[in-house]
Amino acid sequence: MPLEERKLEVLRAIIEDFISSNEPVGSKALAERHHLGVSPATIRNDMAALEDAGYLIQPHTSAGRIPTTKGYRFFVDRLAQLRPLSGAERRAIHAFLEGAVDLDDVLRRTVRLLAQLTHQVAVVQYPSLSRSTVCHLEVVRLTPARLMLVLITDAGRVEQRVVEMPDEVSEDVVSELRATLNTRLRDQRLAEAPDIVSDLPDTVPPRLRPVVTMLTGILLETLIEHPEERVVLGGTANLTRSALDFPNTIRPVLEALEEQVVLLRLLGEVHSPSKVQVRIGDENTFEALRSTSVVSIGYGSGETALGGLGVLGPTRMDYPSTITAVSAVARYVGQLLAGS
Amino acid sequence: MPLEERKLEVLRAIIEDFISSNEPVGSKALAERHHLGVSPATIRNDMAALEDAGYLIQPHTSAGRIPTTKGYRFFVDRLAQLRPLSGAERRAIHAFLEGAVDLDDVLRRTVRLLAQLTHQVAVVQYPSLSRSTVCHLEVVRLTPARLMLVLITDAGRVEQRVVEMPDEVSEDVVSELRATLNTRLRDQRLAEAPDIVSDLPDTVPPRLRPVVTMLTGILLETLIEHPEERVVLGGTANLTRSALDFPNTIRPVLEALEEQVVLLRLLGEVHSPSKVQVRIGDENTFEALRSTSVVSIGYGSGETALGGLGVLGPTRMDYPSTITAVSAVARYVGQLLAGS
DNA sequence: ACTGGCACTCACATGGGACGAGTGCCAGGA
DNA sequence: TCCTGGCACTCGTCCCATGTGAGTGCCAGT
Repeated sequence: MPLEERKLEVLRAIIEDFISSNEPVGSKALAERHHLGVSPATIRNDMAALEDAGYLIQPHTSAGRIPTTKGYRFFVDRLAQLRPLSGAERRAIHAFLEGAVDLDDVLRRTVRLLAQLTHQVAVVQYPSLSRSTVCHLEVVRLTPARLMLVLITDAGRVEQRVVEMPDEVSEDVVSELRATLNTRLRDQRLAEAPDIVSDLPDTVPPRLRPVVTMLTGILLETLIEHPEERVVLGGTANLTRSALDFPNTIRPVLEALEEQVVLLRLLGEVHSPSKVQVRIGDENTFEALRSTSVVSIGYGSGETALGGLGVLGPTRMDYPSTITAVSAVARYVGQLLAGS
Repeated sequence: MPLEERKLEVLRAIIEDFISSNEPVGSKALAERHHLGVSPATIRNDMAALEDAGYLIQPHTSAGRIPTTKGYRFFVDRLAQLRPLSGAERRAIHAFLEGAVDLDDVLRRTVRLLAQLTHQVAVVQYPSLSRSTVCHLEVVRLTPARLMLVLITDAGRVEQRVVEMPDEVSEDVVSELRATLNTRLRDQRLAEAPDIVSDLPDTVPPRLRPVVTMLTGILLETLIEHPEERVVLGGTANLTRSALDFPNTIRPVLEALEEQVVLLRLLGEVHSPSKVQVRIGDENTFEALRSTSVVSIGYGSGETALGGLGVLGPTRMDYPSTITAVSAVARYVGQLLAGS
């Protein structure tokens, strides 16, 4: 049975009220605060219908209603009207990200910004290595038998690996290595590089072969096959703001947030930079996060996302504002990284 | 008036009991759990004396006593006997730090390890730039007019800065730069480098001068005069473990912990790697941390610390174990960084 | 100097009662 | 057919009185 107009209006009103008050909302209060043009009794009937349809529940008999996951989902998908970004917010975004000096700095500022705009916990993933292209590969001779491989990607990410060599390596060899590696790998996407990299030892002069084999081994193993994905977390203090929402649940949430794996999975399924993804309450994969909602999006220029970012908060978060903020920040970060 | 032997014994017993139970301890319970050889009444007299002397307070008339800051201080300074590290802990430290691949990894593991060993919030500072020596300086030509300066320190810290040049720079110039910078700066401590660096432009061939001036400017400004100190934070979930200790106080503590500045100041006063520093309750500088204790120490090889690390927890933490764990981890990290 | 005894204090748990927000249902009216 | 006012009912929450017990301070006695 389709829900007619007014019922939807009632649902929206309930969700909005509940989000701002965090208390079960009753028919009388609803009739007073929103001019729906009908009496509380009528609203009660609608509420009963909405409850039957699974959009609302009553915590206990003599209380008002609160939205269910299904209710929030419907709200987000069909009822919520995106709130445009205020001028102040726009300015805040610019001001915050303006002065960043390097990638680390950009991401640290981003996470802070997100936390501040949304009053939630914020998560930002480093630009994924595998989806980046090689900008430069540097070979540094720390000592005669110890080389450092420095990989710089187009997104500004810098990874280094120390490689202990069995024999000493001369400075000439290092220069040659540097040249060879760069010619072959520059502008290649790392995801497509494994073939090129594993062929490398066979295509270089024999005297370079042992060294190249070592280096490509490290390259393949730690940067291509098992690239280290990283995330930045911030605004955990905001969890306590909603302490009332998950009384004894802060603990597991904080614990989950300390697990890189969890955070990565949270953002890892994000692919398109164009569409915000909202996972509400028990739609989340992780047990500990069943009492929270996650709003995430990819960032990056073009079609494929370099990484994901998002926020996590109580299911009763202000979805319209949050969605607006998250996507605005993602867009801006995308531009920033493309431009630098 | 000096406190005689038994009173001290009573104080120690009270603190130990309170630490493990988090409840005001009374004379009867104390007499039962510790075989002090005297009756509750006697203990009551001692407790009254200890209260007069400022080591204990009564939360309310009909409750037991709890230690004051002064009480904890006395306990830490005079009564606590350091608990030796258990075999399991020793193994845990080794196992945890064994597989680290780079500095980031070492520090991330360290913070996790500390949090796990002590059940507190852990903080680890990156090896201070100014106290490190230069291991290598790399100049990378990202595009003809954009160079990247990569600084590698002996502690394994790698910092990069992108420098936009007004004119194009040839690959030859870059090689020359690299050689010059390394000859002059390798094995110099950054703290002592400002003179060398600022003199550099005058000591190179004129054609290099503009480029060198740009680079040394960046070097001086962002790496020597205002080096970016960094910290890693972990185990914040442990704050909730002691939720009972600071009921409404988690919020400000979490907020304080999100401030890099606060964390740095927390560890910044640490200089010697040999001596653990304990700041109890209101001995802390920061308002928000008045309800917590901080146990910190420097790490690094030799006399001067490369950085600090420590944990933060409720004032009623288990000081002996915590102190042992913190100093053991610091020692091990120091070795690890020196050896690599 | 220590001990047992005793009166006293006071936080906290328990239970009953009043209160009120909110509901479902029903009969009457547009 | 849909909406409305009225009404009885439910049930969580607040408030208060009371009882209980842990803990204390003091004192007289050994």
